[in-house]
Amino acid sequence: MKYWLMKSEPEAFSIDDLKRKRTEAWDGVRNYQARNFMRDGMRPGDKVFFYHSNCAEPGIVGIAEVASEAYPDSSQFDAKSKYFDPGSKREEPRWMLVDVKFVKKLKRTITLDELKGHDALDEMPLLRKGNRLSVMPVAATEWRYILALE
DNA sequence: GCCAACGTTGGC
DNA sequence: GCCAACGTTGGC
Repeated sequence: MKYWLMKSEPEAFSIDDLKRKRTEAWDGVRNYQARNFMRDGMRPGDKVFFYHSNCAEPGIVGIAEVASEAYPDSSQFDAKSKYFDPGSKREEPRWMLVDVKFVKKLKRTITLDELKGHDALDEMPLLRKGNRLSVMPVAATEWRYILALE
């Protein structure tokens, strides 16, 4: 089993939204590296840190689980969607997604600020300067380390 | 194939 | 709202 971190702006889709909906198709990823992680790396049952970005208190707020294999993101074909990609063809979809299932909320937010203070987490892409990946792998050691902070 | 312009992300 | 970082686009 692998571990991941996925970012979401809580104003757009928060951990509480996921809790309410149970499962969500993770649409709108339009970055090739992030897509490749979903398409090639993720398997059902993998665990995911749910991260709130671009908000008052950025940080890890909960745990989710990959709930499907990757499949085409239908929003890329929807001309009315903000995720519409006129360059993508149905017979050769450019953007893929996975379903993500709610597991639990953390008792507290493990903030970005707090994570930055741990040398053991230096290698996380999340903490690397200038990195804006919205889907990234988390090492098993990092996963356990962060869980122990809760 | 280079690279300037532009758009987006996301912390602050 | 600002702006640094960085990916993408498009003219040449």
